[in-house]
Amino acid sequence: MAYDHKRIEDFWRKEWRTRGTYHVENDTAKPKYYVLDMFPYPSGAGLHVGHPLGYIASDIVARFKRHSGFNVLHPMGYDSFGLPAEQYAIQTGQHPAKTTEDNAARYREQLDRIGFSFDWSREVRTSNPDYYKWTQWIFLQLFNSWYDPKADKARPIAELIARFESTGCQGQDAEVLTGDIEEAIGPFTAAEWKNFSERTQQMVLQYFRLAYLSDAWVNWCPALGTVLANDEVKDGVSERGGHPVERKRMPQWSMRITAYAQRLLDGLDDLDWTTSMKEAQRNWIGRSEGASVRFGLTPSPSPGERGTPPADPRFRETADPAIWSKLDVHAKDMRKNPTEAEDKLWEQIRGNATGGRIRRQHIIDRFIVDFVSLPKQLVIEVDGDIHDLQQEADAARTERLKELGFEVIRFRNGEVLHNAAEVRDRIIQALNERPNFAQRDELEGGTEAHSPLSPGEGPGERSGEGAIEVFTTRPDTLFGVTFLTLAPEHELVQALTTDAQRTEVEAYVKASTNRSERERQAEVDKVTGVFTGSYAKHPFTGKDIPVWVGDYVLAGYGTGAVMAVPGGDQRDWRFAKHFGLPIIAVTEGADIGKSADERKDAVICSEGFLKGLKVADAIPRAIQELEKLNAGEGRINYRLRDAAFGRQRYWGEPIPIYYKDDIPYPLPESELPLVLPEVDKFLPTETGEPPLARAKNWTYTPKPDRAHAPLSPGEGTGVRSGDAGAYPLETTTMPGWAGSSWYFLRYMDPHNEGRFASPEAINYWQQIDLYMGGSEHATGHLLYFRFWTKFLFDRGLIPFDEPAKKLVNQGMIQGVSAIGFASKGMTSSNLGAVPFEDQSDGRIIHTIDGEKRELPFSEKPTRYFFSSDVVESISPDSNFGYESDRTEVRFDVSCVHDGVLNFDQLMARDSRSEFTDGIYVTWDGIWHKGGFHEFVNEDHGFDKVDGPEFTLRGKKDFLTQPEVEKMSKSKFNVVNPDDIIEHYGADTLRLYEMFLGPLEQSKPWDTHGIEGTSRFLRKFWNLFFEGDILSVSEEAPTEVEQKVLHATLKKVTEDIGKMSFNTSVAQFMIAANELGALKCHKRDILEPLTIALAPFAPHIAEELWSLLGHSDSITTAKWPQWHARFLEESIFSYPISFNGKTRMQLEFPAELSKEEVEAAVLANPEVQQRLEGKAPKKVIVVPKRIVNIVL
RNA sequence: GCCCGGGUGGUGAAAUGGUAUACACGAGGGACUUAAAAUCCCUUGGUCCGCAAGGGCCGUGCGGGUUCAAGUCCCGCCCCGGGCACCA
Repeated sequence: MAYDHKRIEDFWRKEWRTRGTYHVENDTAKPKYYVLDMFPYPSGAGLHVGHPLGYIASDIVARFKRHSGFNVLHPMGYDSFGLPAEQYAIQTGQHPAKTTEDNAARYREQLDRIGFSFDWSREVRTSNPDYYKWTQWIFLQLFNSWYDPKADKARPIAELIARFESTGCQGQDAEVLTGDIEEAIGPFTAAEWKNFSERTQQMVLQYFRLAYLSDAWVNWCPALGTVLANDEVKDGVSERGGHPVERKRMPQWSMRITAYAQRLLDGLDDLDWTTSMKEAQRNWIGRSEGASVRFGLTPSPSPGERGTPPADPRFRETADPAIWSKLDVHAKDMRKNPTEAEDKLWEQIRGNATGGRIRRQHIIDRFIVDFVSLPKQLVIEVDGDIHDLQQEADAARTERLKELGFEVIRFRNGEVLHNAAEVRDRIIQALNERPNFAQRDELEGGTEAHSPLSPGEGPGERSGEGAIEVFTTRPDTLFGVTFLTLAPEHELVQALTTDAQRTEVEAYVKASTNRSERERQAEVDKVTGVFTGSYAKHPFTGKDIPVWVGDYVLAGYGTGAVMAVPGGDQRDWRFAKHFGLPIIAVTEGADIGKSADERKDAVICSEGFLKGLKVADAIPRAIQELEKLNAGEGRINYRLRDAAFGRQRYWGEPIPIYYKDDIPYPLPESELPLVLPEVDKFLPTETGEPPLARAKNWTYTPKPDRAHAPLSPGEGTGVRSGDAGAYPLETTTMPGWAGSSWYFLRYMDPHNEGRFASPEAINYWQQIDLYMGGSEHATGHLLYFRFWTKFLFDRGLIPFDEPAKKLVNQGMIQGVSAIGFASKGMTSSNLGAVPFEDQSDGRIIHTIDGEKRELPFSEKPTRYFFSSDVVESISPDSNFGYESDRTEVRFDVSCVHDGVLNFDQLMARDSRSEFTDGIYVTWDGIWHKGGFHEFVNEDHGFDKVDGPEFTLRGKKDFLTQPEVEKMSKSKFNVVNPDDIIEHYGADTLRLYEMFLGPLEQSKPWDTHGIEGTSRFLRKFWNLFFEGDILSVSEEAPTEVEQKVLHATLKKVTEDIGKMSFNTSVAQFMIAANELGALKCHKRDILEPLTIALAPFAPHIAEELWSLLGHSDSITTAKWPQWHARFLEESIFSYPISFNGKTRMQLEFPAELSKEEVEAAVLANPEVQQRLEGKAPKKVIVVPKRIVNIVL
């Protein structure tokens, strides 16, 4: 009987499903094994042959473990929240839930066809409310936790509050990793804590929560209308779509992953992950050891710096809480659309121009004032014409403001427009006349007024008072410091700038903040900077050190300031060289005229206590001295930043937070899941708010009577009545990585309604034993995954703090694109759109005869593929003129065979319009106008050329060039597994994907090679048949047959352990070839071999198993053991080498000793002949391996 | 620049310091067949000598080294892929 893959695979797919063959129970006496694949985002393009590679490998392991007596959890699901479905929704209006549903169904169909042993009853989808209820729940746990640095773990926020209530916060608890409580509010006693308003208390707590709201610098992507996490940005553009990204400061939900930096680093040591994976994580975390050093400030040259007695945080609560949020929307709006006069004045008084900070459109009580200095309690109003009509109202307003202690000064529109500078001076004068009502006006670092609940997290906020604090990894080079450099965003820049330097500094700061990340990166080689005019004191020498501003210093790392050691740091050296600053040698033997000496094994040559010490010894010594002087201390810095958690998008988990008086409060657990509301459009609102702001009644009304009642059916909807006590809900949603940060736990107990997973299930399944997925998740998913796991561990919710013991990254299967070339200046995307007339450089075609001919365009040709530039460079000998500027056009690879395009197939498959009408030029320089098919097809092609006559010559085939690159729909190089399965069967596909090469390696897909594995399966099948008749004999196997079997079992068993599947498949082929040659049809050989093959090719194995007379599934069969006794050789054929070069083979009994072999070899006449009578210098015999004779 | 991988036939690739190129594709030749498909068999790293049987030399990116023996270990380069990157 012929091997009929279709019949067999269809049958067993159905059979497995009806029998529930792959259903997994939680409670068994068997040992567990957890094999997990990174779940896919179900994209509209479906699977290509690259996707299943890892799934096949993990499926083999899962099946192998099952045969080996383990209870194996091998689930699959969908990471179903994400941008593409939302983008599609924006374009078409189709709800992302529908798109996701359709795509997932298609994925399921494709996955099923490949024969995976997934237990689909455990499927999870991150966009399913039953699932994201628990994502939200975990968010609430994070919100309600803080990181205790002493216990080095997360604890409930309630414990922190209790601590504040009993002992306050005197600084020792304040070692939080982002935002420094000392800076924000200073130490407070228990009594003070109790006196704080709720708002202040909540603000303080934001500094500690693991999920927190703050004003933060974010990666804002205008094209996507959302913020992105650091790992979602590559080279200054968004990883998805490649849109530009800018730095922007805005209120933002973040995850305090930095609290876990050290543990994320330490945890790597015990994991069985590849070194490159671990290194990528280590790089990302970026720990560096060094010191923080404080350079004292000489008295401030600017009126901006004042004394800093403790702040009264309540001072900032200037708005009437009841209507704050409503007013804030207006205030924001007004800030965005200022009047001309307001704008003009703002230019004059913004920043530190008046010597203190002015806020605009700030809310005081029930009013939005134009400008205000809070410390001086001075309101500045600019009256437009409209004010004339409402003087009465203004009077009342002024009255009320005066009651609150504010002075109001008014200017007329005209005054400002006419002479803004004068108005500014009058404001400065008025300010100087006012006493300082609050000494500290900075509780947040933004330049706009906003919610008082925005703890600052800006550069430099950790700087000590009256000092510039820097971080350095080389405190040993302190004596080489010749200047300090501040990032342009550093908060002290304004204060330190002297009047003489002000214009220059402000221009510089403005210019560098306006530059996008991308521009900055592009101009990395440019040295720019400006002197502030101020000096700081060197902690050791007491010398004055000039303070500069330079954008080579990053605001976000360390303190946003560096001590520049041009003798020891190349960047500082370049800066010094450029601005003519002194360069002092810090190390012996340095040639500082040419470059800085960055050697870490050098000896310090600076005069003083470090002289003569090696770098390694000088570093601790310098730190010691700094500590003595209280001018610094040892410090560890991490590159890792807190992760932006809010997304201004629709298709994500709603963040379960509501706002009362602008304070974020967690929704009670009983309100979960907070279901995504319906919206009319999936776009931001006209005022720029996220799509959820479009939802009707997106508010929450607490129901005190039912606060503790269990969730009843129908509840938990986000749509709530808009009654008076309704509070607005958070409108940003969670990022894509939220749902994928804990999904492995849900598979353990996917239908649990009362908990994310039962403790029993978690205790049984524990960690992932084998995690399979792409290496591109090294710094994103895998870091967050580990972070959440550690957090859940800290809070006692799970008994382990790493999710995956072993991680294997499958390589990428690349596509082979078929490429043709179009003219310079055109891209494949605009190719179809450019009218020919507009392409001035496309008009002339140069033929290989060297003639130039003008193309006729009486018939308005619109498109072309090969134009003058390409053709011009073609000569008969040149390789088609590759080097010229060109634009690549990719043809659907399924229409290309051996590089030759089959146009009939192309016409049938590819509807791109440029194929129907255009101008085409071949490799040989022959051009043609008309439909692509007319051109390419020999049968009715070239004859149809009209216009000036051209000689036809050379190849008539339309040749393409192959190029190996990422397999993707947009490159037209996708190979669909469905087509392969249709033709060859799923088992062949599985075997072939494994046979391609080592799992972790990237390799191009080449469908040709599949014949080999297809042939193998037919050979294997035929071992069970003689002609058309099933023929399996019960005869006892011979020694040779046993040897083939056991060698195969040994190799395959060992190779699965090593994840070396390509060599396993090769071994199966060897076995089939040898048994075929032996005409072996014996059950004792074929049955164990079938079990061994089952993980790789489950359908055919199951079929043969049933043909062998078994009624239960082969998945229940015990893995066959190999026995060494069948592999023992009685005769070993020794390779005999002379001076390491093999020259002959000699057979000896395997049990012969070293000496016996040596004697026998030397006695051999052929050997004697080679020795030519001379005695060998040395004879090395490695029993059962080799003999080497040294002459 | 720093940190990880990797470089072996025409191609995908094998090889605990021990016969380099297993297995497969492709190519060439042959058998079966009216023919085709399918199947099976042989050859297939380069080069030189030989009518042939057979034999010599060279070969795992380049140059050194360790060793009886190196694709494998060590040192120094070159190239390719990936990660990080004015991170102080």
